[in-house]
Amino acid sequence: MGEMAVNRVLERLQQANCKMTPQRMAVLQVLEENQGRHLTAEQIFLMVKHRMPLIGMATVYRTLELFAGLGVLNKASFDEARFRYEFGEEDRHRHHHLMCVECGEIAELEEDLLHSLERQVEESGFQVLDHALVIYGRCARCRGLA
Amino acid sequence: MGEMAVNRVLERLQQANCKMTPQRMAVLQVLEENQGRHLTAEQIFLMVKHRMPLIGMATVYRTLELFAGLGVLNKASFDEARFRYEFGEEDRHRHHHLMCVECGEIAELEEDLLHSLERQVEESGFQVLDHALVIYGRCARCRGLA
DNA sequence: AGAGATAATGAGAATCATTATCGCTGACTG
DNA sequence: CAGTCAGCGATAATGATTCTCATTATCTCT
Ligand SMILES: [Mn+2]
Ligand SMILES: [Mn+2]
Ligand SMILES: [Zn+2]
Ligand SMILES: [Zn+2]
Repeated sequence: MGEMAVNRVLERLQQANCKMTPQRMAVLQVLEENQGRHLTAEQIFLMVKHRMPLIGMATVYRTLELFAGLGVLNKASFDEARFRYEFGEEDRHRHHHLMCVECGEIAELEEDLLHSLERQVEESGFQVLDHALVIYGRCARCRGLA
Repeated sequence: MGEMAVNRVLERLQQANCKMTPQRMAVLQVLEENQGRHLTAEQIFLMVKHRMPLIGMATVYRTLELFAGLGVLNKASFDEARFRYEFGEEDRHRHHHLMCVECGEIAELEEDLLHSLERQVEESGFQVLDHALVIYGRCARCRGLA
């Protein structure tokens, strides 16, 4: 379970001439056990700290930066004053998010529905590399719809 | 020129039981003279400071927060560590942005091409209130295309 | 005009997230 | 067994934003 995720990270670390360390492994495990969530650095730090009490915040930030650079972690902004991180497959940066303005919950929209839009944009001479779409609103639960 | 923008702000200020002050007017003028741009608080502060040297940063932040609350100023995040502000018509929150990762320039996409996407989302029970779409890439100029 | 009530301001401190610095340790190299 | 050096933790520093508080401007009612 999670083998492949860990292996992918190990592979990328080697390619980048970086080592796997106990700290990095602890962060990796937390990320992997929380796939699908969109965590803040602080949330990640607290979870890692739980299993490795001596780890420092700076190491967590460094590791997040490293993993993001390796392309296995997505660092994203949701119009808050801080970043959130989501672990996952390489190509997951092309999905969208629904954020509930009431409870803060972030859900995902699996399909990438922007292909035609991006094609239009490229016709104007702008080379599209990535995109970020967040839809704000109220989730079904907060609306009392079941 | 810019009459209507100023008038709209005056109107909203009254509705909210707030006064127009020289400081707020200075910020407003700077915003209005820079319509179409996506400025940081610091950029705005420097421009305002130029015409009102005694103004403080805190007042600028307070005013930006106030204007955003009045719905005449859009406070947006572009995956940087700070916010940018754009002044404009009330409904301009439904447009999209193209950000060049090389020069940082932000261009706009006038059409809102997300209606069908949002309709789909609403079918899932999520009530859409707003959205933010930023497309990252390289602008024509940075690509050397004329 | 004067007095009091209240809103707004400017300076600077405080806060929050993030990044840089630095001395140390521990794993590999030769 | 040194020697090197990436990675570490503690802590200081930074940058953006917000808060606090004493002072000032504005408004209202005499
Ligand atoms: Mn996601
Ligand atoms: Mn815009
Ligand atoms: Zn909700
Ligand atoms: Zn460019």
